[in-house]
Amino acid sequence: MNLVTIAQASAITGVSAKMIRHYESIGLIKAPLRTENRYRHYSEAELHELGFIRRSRDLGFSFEDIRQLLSLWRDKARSSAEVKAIALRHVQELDQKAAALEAMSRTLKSLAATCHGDDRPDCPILEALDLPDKEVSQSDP
Amino acid sequence: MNLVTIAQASAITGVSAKMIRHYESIGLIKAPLRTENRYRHYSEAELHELGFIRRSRDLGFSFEDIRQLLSLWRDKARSSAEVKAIALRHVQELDQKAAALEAMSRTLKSLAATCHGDDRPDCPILEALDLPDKEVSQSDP
DNA sequence: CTTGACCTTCCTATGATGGGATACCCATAT
DNA sequence: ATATGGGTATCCCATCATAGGAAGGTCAAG
Repeated sequence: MNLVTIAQASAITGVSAKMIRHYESIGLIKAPLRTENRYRHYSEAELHELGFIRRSRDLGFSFEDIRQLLSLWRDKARSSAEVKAIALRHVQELDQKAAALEAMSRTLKSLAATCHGDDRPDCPILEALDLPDKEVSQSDP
Repeated sequence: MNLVTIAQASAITGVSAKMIRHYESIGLIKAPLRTENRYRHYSEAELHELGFIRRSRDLGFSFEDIRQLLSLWRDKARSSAEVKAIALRHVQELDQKAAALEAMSRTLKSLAATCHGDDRPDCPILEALDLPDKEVSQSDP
């Protein structure tokens, strides 16, 4: 049983020590054993769990999602349908957010395209922000 | 000179009263005149400014960006190049964020595609979160 | 005169993360 | 023995944009 300190756990899993303590405080992981100094130390299984969390975060899952994924992960008898449902719902959210950002980007790009970008003051970008009525075209090229 | 209350200003500009007060507190807009009751009241020009801010926020600009845009907007002698630079930097940020979300979405979609999604427990999604080595494919279709 | 609908200020929360202060524990170098 | 330096503990505060609520003042209509 390899026991490691929080700094080592951080280096191994890529989760900052700050965040490891935070996960514990919000009950995402359970409190690890302590040495006599009250220093936290982590077992292989706990490191594995932290890695799972980091990879979930890398995929943009929220803590609430991760809480559910972790419980499904621990449950050997889970149905893959439950996991897939969480993943697909998240995919939908990701796609929506990406689409929203792209719409903003497209609008700004088309405004910037008609802006001289020189010393003269006239600027379609400011005009679009100025005038409510002159609806910003969502440019469908 | 039409003077309106904060609730009317909110209805007209689409900025919540909460946020209007907040913009004032962080110095994004200057403090409006008050009636004898200490009620804020807004002029046409101030409503216009609030509308400008809302449209900027709709395009995803941060308060810091908006602060700069507002000052350029007020400055009749600004160069359009300055405005364009802010807009294009923002476009770059938007595109980066969108790309990151799309990468997550693509990964999850490809994992979900190979997940049965039935009563059986085996699930490639959980396996990918489980295994650090089995690098999650970024699927280049 | 009360009711209800405004307005005011101040405090708190969100979600995920970072930063810092203060104090304790421990090993190594002097 | 002790000073130095580095890891750890807890606690508080900050971010960004927004929302909720409490507690109290103001006003018009019933």
